[in-house]
Amino acid sequence: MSNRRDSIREAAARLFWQRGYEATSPRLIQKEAGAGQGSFYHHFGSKADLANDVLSEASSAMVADARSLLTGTDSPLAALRAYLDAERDPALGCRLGRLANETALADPQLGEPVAAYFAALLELLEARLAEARKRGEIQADSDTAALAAALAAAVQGAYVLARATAEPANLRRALAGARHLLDGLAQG
Amino acid sequence: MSNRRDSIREAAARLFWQRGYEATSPRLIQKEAGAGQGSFYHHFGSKADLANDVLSEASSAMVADARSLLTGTDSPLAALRAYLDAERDPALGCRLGRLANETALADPQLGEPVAAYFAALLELLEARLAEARKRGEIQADSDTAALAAALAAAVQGAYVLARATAEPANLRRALAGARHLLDGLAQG
DNA sequence: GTCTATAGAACGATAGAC
DNA sequence: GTCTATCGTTCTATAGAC
Repeated sequence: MSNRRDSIREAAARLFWQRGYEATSPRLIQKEAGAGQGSFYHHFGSKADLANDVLSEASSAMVADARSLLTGTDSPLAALRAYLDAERDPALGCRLGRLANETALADPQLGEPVAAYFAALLELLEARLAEARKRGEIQADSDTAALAAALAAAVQGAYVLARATAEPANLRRALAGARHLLDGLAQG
Repeated sequence: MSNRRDSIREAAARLFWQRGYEATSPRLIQKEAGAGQGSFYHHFGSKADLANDVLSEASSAMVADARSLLTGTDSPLAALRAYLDAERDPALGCRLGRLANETALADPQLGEPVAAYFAALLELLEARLAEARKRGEIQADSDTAALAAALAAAVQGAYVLARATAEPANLRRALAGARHLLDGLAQG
């Protein structure tokens, strides 16, 4: 990394992902970045300012990743399967979804980039589901908004289950189940 | 409530549910319970001890609730639908699942009751799914362990989605989608 | 059993030298 | 821009009177 500002951003991104927002102190970020208090507060007005910066970037990057996965295939159903099958690390969880239960999410500096990611994700999922319905790949009476929410929830819930059971394999197990359910929709 | 011990337990249960474990200080619990520092540490050795007490009770109660919902109907598939359709408050989230991303979950005093609930829930779900498969209510090639994980994840993910989007209606939307997916399995 | 007072460390943020 | 020192607050927990 080129300068202190970037090293602070990168340390913060890593720590917020590993430990969450509230459990990560400015001092820890400084230590990991090899920077002093002065650099931290010179470049960022507050911990929440830094989080807004880091989470906004994560939000954009994750929307781009999802778009790439979900528009990479001609068949909408194949794209949705690919989304469920994408590689995910149960030890880390979702960079944004893991913040869902933090009190600080009420602060728009954190809440806005998180909400923006999920809004964009739901839109992408629903667009592909609507296309699948139009092509007859899934049942004609499918509620695409509800199904999009269910697929997004499947991923987030899989992370929760893996952590809550202390059993990383439950991430893939839950997503395999979701994949199986999606396949059922195609046959109906 | 009859005594200080119970009032502390009840205040802690409510606050851990609303705010999580790490965001809830002993002082706040004491204030809400109308008790002093002395009472708190007389009855409970530490915050983690109190949490173990409260979470163990929540874990047992939630397993009992799930068992009641999932064994209340003769048809296994109807019971699984009833489980997805059960009333849930998006503002509060799951008493145990909301702790999934807290650092303190690594402490067995917190982790054990949480893991015990999800293990029991998965077992209950899988038993009903296996029964449904045997009766021919769902496809014969269904992976019941994966489907059980997917259903548990659907509920947890629905809570996450509702909070992350700041849109309570997404809880029901995601669960309606899950219900729709389950119905697809029955027709396949 | 219950209270108030306080310890000792960590929190987020600011001051001011260089 | 970067540093060290420190502020005022809050954290979990302990001490000791009643």
